[in-house]
Amino acid sequence: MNPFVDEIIQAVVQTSGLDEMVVRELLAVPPDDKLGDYALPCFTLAKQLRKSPVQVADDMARELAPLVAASARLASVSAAGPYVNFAVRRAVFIGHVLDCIATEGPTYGSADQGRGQTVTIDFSSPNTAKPFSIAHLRSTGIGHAIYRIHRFLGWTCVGINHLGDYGANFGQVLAAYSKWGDEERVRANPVIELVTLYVRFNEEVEADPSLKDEARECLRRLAAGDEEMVALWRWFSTESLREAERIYAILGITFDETLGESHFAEKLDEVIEFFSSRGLAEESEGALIVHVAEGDDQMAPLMVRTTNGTSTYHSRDVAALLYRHERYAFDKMVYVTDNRQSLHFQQIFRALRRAGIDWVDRCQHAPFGLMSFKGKALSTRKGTTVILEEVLDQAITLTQQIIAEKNPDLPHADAVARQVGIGAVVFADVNNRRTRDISFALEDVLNFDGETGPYVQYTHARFCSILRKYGRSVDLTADVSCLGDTAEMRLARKLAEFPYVLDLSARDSEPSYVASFALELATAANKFYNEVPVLAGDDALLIAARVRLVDAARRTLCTAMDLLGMSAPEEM
RNA sequence: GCCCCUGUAGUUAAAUGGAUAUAACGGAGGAUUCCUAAUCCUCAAUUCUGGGUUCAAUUCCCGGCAGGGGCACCA
Repeated sequence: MNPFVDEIIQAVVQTSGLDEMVVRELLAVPPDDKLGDYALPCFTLAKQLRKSPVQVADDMARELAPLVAASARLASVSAAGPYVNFAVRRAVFIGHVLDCIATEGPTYGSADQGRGQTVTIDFSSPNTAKPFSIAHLRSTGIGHAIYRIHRFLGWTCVGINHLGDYGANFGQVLAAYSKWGDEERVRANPVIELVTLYVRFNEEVEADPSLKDEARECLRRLAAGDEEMVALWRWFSTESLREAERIYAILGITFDETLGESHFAEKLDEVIEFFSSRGLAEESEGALIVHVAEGDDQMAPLMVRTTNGTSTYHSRDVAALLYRHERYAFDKMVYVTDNRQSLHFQQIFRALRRAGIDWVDRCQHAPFGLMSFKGKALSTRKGTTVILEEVLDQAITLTQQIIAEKNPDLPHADAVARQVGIGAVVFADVNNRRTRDISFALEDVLNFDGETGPYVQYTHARFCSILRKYGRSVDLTADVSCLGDTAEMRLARKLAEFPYVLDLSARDSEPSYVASFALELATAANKFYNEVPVLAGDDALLIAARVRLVDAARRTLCTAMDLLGMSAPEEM
């Protein structure tokens, strides 16, 4: 795939007689680019040859020297302690990278990992009757990025919004509304009023545990098709979804399927039949369960049906999974939910495996850490929450102020402020590795210096600015053999990493790899910007060559941001 | 009690088992007759602990400690 790596491997194989795969495995990148572009550690080889690694490296460098000297791609080989370091011919390397980008255009980096395959991604999935908080951004932002990255790699993607519109806490909202609700007020301000009722319910239930029974009763009536409850349910669901869709519109997110848990509550009988017919369901303490413990572990069983005869989170998710497989015949299914649900998914996957479903191995839980605020967990129930839309508004307002100060003549300032403000919030989220718990700090999200979304966007805008000043169209065939400065090489090397980063990011369902890459690329680009005056001087050939590099970097930054769900303004 | 995740500069984070552990924020100082200073440059500071595997461990394994989460009628 990388002809420079291939050539080094061939040369090493020829001189050492080592296996090609072994060499490929061993080949690494030196920690400092002054040492070279690729490195071969000689420790394993030293053991085989019963010589010191330093000696082996020295010998090998000498033996490789003639091959390297005759090479069109390699510039030098040298031993440095126990390592053999290779340097490539910079101009040739840069030319190769730029040619790839010129040939592939906007699809640069995409390869064909997902060709002919379908992935279903369950993400966002907010709970009805709760405001869209900053914590919901985790599943929404990560899931959306996973979706876009897969689609870019050729997968057919099905984005599923599995609404939490059913279950016990919904019963609580119904009960609270029945007791204290005011139709006028809910109509005027649905989600705020409903969450207020929900919080009140949870306060009062401390003193009066019988409220729990009322909530259960409301849920039972809903399940039984009671007209009043169904009407309320429909009303609350509609209002909540409308709220969520406002957020999705701001973030530019769409789903291919939006179905609530309620939809799958109706399939309880099918799920019972599914497990019963395979002899896996059994009565226990009045409920219907499936044992999933394996070996010595004591994993709790999966509950299919409660004592009251209602469906459970488990049974609804099993129904949803069976339905999705039947409908989409997915090759991969990714659940983007927080890691509190790890056990839940383990139980489901085990139960299905016990039921003889082999495709369950294609399902994965991509968990993410919890978000806390000022050291405390965000809890809708306790009324401690940070509304996402308010954070987005603040970020946009701040951006407007910064633009007014730094670039008052900017055209379309308001539109850019939106792109940058939203980009800052989205990037701050998606830049964290999934599994880490996050302490949400507004001041950090609203700081646009350093490793942030606006930093990446700013870099892109500066490069666009160079191209505007250049005033001509970029000559994608321009000769770049005059390039080779350290700053130019660093930038090109970063660009060359992009396909590899994307491949790994999709495999691990880890968008933060792309975010880190975008930051590294932006850093390399900014150093280049500061060190190399692209348009200065009157060497037209040199300028045309550097413009190609600028254009390639700009495009790749743009693609990376797009995959993360951010806009890439051309001016800011 | 059992299970899952996480312990790295003051803070937030990086490091396919490889060379001197890398950045950013915050702090201090500096760079703009030159393509956008939301940038760049300089300075200080870090692997929780005890073992093990290995030529080599932040990384893998075992024990401990610390934090977060979960463990059938919440989702």
